[in-house]
Amino acid sequence: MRPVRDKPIPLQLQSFFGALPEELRTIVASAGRARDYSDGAIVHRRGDKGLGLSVIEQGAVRFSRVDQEGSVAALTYLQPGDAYGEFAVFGDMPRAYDAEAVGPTRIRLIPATALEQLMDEMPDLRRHILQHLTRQLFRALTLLDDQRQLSLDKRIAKALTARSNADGDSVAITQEALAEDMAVSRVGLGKALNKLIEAGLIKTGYRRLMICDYQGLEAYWRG
Amino acid sequence: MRPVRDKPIPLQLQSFFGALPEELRTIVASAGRARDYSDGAIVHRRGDKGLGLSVIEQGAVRFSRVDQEGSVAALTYLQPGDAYGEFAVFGDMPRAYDAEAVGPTRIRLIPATALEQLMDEMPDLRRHILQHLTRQLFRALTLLDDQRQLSLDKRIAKALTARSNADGDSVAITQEALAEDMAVSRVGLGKALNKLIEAGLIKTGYRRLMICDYQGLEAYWRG
DNA sequence: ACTAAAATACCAACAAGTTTACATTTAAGA
DNA sequence: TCTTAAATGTAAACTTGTTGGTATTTTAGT
Repeated sequence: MRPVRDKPIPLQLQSFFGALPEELRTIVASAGRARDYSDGAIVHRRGDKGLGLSVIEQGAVRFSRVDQEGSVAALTYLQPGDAYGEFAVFGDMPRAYDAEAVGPTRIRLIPATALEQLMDEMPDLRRHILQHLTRQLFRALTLLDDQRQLSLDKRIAKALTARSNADGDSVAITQEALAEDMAVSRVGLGKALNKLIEAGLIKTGYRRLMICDYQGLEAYWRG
Repeated sequence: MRPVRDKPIPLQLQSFFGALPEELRTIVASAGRARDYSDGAIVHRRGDKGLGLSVIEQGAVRFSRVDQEGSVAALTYLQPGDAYGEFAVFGDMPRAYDAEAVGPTRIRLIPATALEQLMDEMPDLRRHILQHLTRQLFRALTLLDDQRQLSLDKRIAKALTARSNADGDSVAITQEALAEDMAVSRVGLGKALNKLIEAGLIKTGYRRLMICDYQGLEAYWRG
């Protein structure tokens, strides 16, 4: 049941839950209670008060929002292992999207109060969460700044350095997917890639991009 | 000593410290120790390990970064009451900018360990910090998404609704400052403002923008 | 080896913002 | 009231990225 990603939902972030070390994750999960939803059941609606952190154990959850005209504006799917609800739990904010079960779905809900208590008892958990949130914030602010200051070709150079390592010489991704990730058109991406090719920094392949000069790529977007 | 803002530093954020309720702020501050710097003294350098949260009590601190060619790339000033260093403390990240004292300056440093301990003892403090970070993250992600999806005139409409309230009918800001805030050119801002004017939503004045139709403005960027 | 679907390449017309440049308006202060 | 610096308005040329369309390449599956 791989998600048909009609249109990416904004506000993508890596869940702190997934970033927890194994043992902490188990402890946190065991503080919650699982609940089953049948196919198409409403998990929550936009505007609902968030009750806790939700971890998907089986099935999938479809997130969406409806715009003025009544059509679905944005959606994404989350799958087993994914978690959501950090804004609701830590920020005390209402749900930002409608959520609906896709297929028979089991979701474990860790109530905000239970999470609070765990954090009282486990300084390590607190540290992890705080560190993760902070780094996400840093990342988001950096992305925002790049979006404002850097031309597309530089942003792509940066994204490519982030997706590869100094010796790993190729990134396995389609141009289509990369373009969507960076919220630009495929054509625009192509043009930018050409600049990088002309500069001798990369080469394009089928479903992959070869990095010829990692150092050069880094220098390219810094310059 | 009002800052000469040569060029805004990226990564602007509201400090969680300033957002704390008065009594918590006093407690946190008293956990630190003040240190004086003479004019021009180096407070820290980019790459240094962050030691804690810094609160400026007197004077000012100039933040900057040096680019390849050796010229100063970006800078901003922080003043008494401002605090910085949350990324260093919570994210365990190195300093991102060079910092230099401007005039005789007193900075109170709350060590990371002391902050940790306070958070152990005061659930309220923890909650505040967590909530603030989470909301900043939400805000940053929203801004990023807007930057990617919304045209300039819509972003401006949104910014104006954020800067005014439903009845408050005017925003006191120069177009120059607003343009810098939104990282666009003044000309570009002017064009976008004209669209809003033609739509009958706002009017321009000297050093201010008059909101004629708050609801309409909101509908404008949502549509 | 052949075919079809997926992915890539490329072109032209267009839209959105930037830069540079200059004219005009506004308000603060002598 | 007059002067002047700051702020605003606007125009033309340019850059960057988008949209829509078409052609070519690549690979998986028969």
